[in-house]
Amino acid sequence: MIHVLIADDHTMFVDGIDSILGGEADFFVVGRSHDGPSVLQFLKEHKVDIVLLDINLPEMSGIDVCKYIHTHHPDVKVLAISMFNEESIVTEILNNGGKGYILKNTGRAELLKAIRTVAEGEAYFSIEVTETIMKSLMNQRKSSGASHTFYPKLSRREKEVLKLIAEEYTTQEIADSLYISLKTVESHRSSLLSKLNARNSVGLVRIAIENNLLK
Amino acid sequence: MIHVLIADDHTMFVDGIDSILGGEADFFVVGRSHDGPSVLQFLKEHKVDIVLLDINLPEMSGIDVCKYIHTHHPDVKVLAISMFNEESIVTEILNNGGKGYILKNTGRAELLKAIRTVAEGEAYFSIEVTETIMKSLMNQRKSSGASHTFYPKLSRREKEVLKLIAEEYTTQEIADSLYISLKTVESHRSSLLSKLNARNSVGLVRIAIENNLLK
DNA sequence: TTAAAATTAAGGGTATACCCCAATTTTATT
DNA sequence: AATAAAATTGGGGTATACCCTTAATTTTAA
Repeated sequence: MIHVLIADDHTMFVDGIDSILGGEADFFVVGRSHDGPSVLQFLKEHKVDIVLLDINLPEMSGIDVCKYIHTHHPDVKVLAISMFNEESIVTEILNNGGKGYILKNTGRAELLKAIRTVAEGEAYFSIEVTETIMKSLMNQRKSSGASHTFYPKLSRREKEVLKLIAEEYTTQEIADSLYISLKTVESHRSSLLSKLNARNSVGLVRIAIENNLLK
Repeated sequence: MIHVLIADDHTMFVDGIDSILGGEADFFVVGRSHDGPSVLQFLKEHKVDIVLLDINLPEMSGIDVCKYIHTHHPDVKVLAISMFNEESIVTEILNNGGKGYILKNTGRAELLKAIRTVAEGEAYFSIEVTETIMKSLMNQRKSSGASHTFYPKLSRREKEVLKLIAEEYTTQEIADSLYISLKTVESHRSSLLSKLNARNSVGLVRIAIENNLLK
């Protein structure tokens, strides 16, 4: 028996979900909340397996609610429900412990599947959401990586120096921290500039970040 | 009737898929390829709806095959099959027109579902793959954005200067391109350093990239 | 084992990034 | 309209990043 809490400020929507879940033998809707604080209050007093959380709640953003649940009730799973298929929101939810994300136009069958999947501890994302995420991922790569610009391999020392440059250290500080001469560091930087085809340290770091050369 | 081409150099694996699909009424395995070039050749001569494409093909990488199919046979869907659940590979496939990505340990039921989903024109990613993608997305955000470090707003001029700094221009070049004095540019950089809490231009650009301040 | 690449470091010089300070103009707020 | 705050514009000085050259020693690969 999966204990479900529905959190949404639109009563009609809550009723809809309630009636859908009511027809299923393995679900039990233990409560309904219409704002953030009452969700937190409810969780303190009742056993809940999964929260169907609307992201656009009044009083307190769904993301904050999600964060609170994740830290104070780590066993409670959050399935986020939203009208917006936006990558930034999905990312926020994921960053704050959300286990799934579906849209409000999701049909009965998919809703049930999503809840069951998340209740079992797996992640669930509706097809539209997955596509959005994938697209944003693609664009990120396209704009940055530019489909693999190949750079000569960096040596161990060069990578070390590059990392420290990226962390805003001066040449002297890098020299001190690596126990080598200032001139040696400059020598490494010089070869980095030529290998990565950069004009200055800024370019070095930009290329390093875009091509994941750091770490 | 979905016309399927299986492309994998491991005969046992092809046989396995073949036998799974053979039991389904709506599938018809029209061909089997064991390397990249023969896939391309086959597509020229036969009608194929979906290619089950192993990423680790000999002769020609699965990614190149995928790219070729996408440009020369845009109607043919590619469902990538791989042993590796790696974000970089998934991204490559997506960037080259792949419609889905599943792992080789996928069971019969999921395989069928994946093929049917992709054949209908939708994307399909197995749960493990989806999780990998999401995790990498989360880590990207965590390492960079650090869940919203708030910086004071940058003025129009500051943004312009910041962009040009990030593009590796020298102060003099920036001054020339904005028709202002070198000293003015340095003044803007100085306020950028203080607003973004950076020690030098490298920090400026790192923060700018991580917080999407450019563009 | 021999050549190639990496690491170390020097001298000597130029360009420029960064520092502190200040005037004028624009923008926002009462 | 008045006044404060923020933005834009600069000057002078110092530190440092970057350039070119040379070269010894160590590590790595063929």
